[in-house]
Amino acid sequence: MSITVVDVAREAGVSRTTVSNVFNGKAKYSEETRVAVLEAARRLGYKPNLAAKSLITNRSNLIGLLLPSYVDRNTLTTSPFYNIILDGVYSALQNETYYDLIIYSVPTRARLSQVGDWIDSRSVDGVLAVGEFNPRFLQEINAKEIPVVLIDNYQKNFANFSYINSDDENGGYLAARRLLERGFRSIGLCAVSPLHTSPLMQKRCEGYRRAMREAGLEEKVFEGEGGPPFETGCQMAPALLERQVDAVFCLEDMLAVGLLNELLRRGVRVGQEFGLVGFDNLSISWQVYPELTTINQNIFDKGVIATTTLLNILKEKAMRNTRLILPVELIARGTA
Amino acid sequence: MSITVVDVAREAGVSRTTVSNVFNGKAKYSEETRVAVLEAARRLGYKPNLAAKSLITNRSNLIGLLLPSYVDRNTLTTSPFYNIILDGVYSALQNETYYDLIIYSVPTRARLSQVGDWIDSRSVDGVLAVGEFNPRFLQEINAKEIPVVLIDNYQKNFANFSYINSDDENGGYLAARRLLERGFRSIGLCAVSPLHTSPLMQKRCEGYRRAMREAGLEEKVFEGEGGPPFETGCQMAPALLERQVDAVFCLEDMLAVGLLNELLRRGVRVGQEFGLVGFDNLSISWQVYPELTTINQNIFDKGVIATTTLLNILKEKAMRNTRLILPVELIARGTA
DNA sequence: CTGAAAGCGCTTACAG
DNA sequence: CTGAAAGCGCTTACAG
Repeated sequence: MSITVVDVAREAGVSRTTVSNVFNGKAKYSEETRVAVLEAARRLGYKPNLAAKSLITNRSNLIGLLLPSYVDRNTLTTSPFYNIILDGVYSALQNETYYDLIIYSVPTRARLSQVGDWIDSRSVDGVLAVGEFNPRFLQEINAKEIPVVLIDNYQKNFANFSYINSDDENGGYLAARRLLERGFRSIGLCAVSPLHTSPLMQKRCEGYRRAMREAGLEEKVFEGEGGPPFETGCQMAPALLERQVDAVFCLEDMLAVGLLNELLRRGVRVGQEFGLVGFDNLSISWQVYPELTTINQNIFDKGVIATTTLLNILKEKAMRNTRLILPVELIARGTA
Repeated sequence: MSITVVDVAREAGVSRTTVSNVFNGKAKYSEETRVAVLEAARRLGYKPNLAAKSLITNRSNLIGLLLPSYVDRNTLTTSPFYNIILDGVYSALQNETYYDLIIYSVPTRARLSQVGDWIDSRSVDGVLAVGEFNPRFLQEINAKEIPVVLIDNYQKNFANFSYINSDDENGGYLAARRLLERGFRSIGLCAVSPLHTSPLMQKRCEGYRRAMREAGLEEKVFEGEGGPPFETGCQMAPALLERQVDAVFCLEDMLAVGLLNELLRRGVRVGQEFGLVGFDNLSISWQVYPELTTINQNIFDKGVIATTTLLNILKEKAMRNTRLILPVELIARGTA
């Protein structure tokens, strides 16, 4: 029914081996052979069957993307972060031949145990993962011997993993410095609880602490009820005002936007009498008014770099187990 | 090297046919056979090779997702809309066995011509697509004879396609009605140019027109420079104020948020002296302050419904070529 | 540079 | 309910 390598071989007057070689750029063949094969393939409308190819090569040209296991649903809706990563991933993939595609799975806790089987069943060539995961799970994935690139993961080192992070500590430092330079002295830090389970958030927190220590000022860490960051930010406003805090570094933009919303509602002149700095430079940070001062990390680039790193490892043009830390910068806007 | 159906058959003391039957719930076999096979498979750590299965069945258990061709990059970053759809798609897919996965491709104009080959090469079982596409392209996809579910597409009918839309016309009507009820009389409509190429935006526009006609008021349609909707919204503010418009229905939330930002910057008291209604009920619509009155469409549900529709067609539990129109509703908040 | 042969891991009639 | 056989479309040594 469908056109196979045999049909193309017959049409081009060569063997199927030659057709295969031409399509895979293997071995050597004359230029005329190459043209004849490609022409025959075009005439017949031949499209290589990737399942057959995969069966024999044991490679799928499929990259798996894993989003964090602590999110049970609506991963993409909750925060724009993952979407930007995803855009970066696709952007990098566009440069590849159309053979290279991505499979992407949102492993809820329940599905996490199936990821290993999924990798095996689909012969996934490599994995991209964002965030923190259960160490036992990572151990299991590492044992598959396929390359893995982890974004924003601060956990223990695994031989088959490569790591890409932002300079979160420095980001926290820059945020606090900005508030200090603007003359604020009672500077709080806002985080979504629990802070201690997120190494990434702790890094940002450490940067804040370093700046406060240098300035000889008291650290004031506020953890809001775990939940969607926007809502948490809204809820934290009263406690901050009560405690006479006059500036806040929020560990993520959505938290800052929630806080901003509630402060405005209460008539606080944010930017003048109250300083606010976020983290991430999400588009919402410059779409609200007043616009949010924040720490920029290039999320899109993170997705691009993670993907090209993985692709290069798969092509054996790069080593596994590297670590890359991307710079961050302060974006000064209206709120501080 | 890897564990195959033969190994399981040997371990369980049955034929490979039986193993295959058990794994696919085919034919009949005794309960003890079933248990023996499953036990043997578990002991050996057997995982079916999907490529081999695909080769013989000519099905991949892969669903393709197509995002609109008019976006050349950053599809997901530009608007949260697609992310929410994606979340809905995954949510629906979670209920399936782990065999069912999704491949998803962002076809830029250049890559659009390769989608057909991609479907063939990967033996994609069915396709989900969002938005408008080139008719020739749709014709080509329709010819593949695989089921396709289209979200937000108002084009010509194809036999293998099913359609899911929101009641956009009614949404436009409800938006304009709200502004009329709030006492506004000089009510404009804001769209990103070009409006005439988007049947969906035209529907929303028609609803607005109907309401204005009923009220005996003049229609004022403003098309802002094509570009990111937020920026377009910002740019449109001066022209609106100059033309004495005192209320606006924006065809999409991001456009309304941009306009809101610029109006606040200019000191306009939005919600009192100026009415504003958006469309989509994106999360940003309630995260800005004042919060945006808007038309809710259940984007998440759209993704869920599209996916279950496709899955049901694939399982032959539903017909192709149906049309579903989902209701919309007004969400009254601070801006109107 | 080319061709004949084997085999990847699975499912599907078919005969028992 | 079970087993032996054929075959899906491809790649990979191997011999020429």
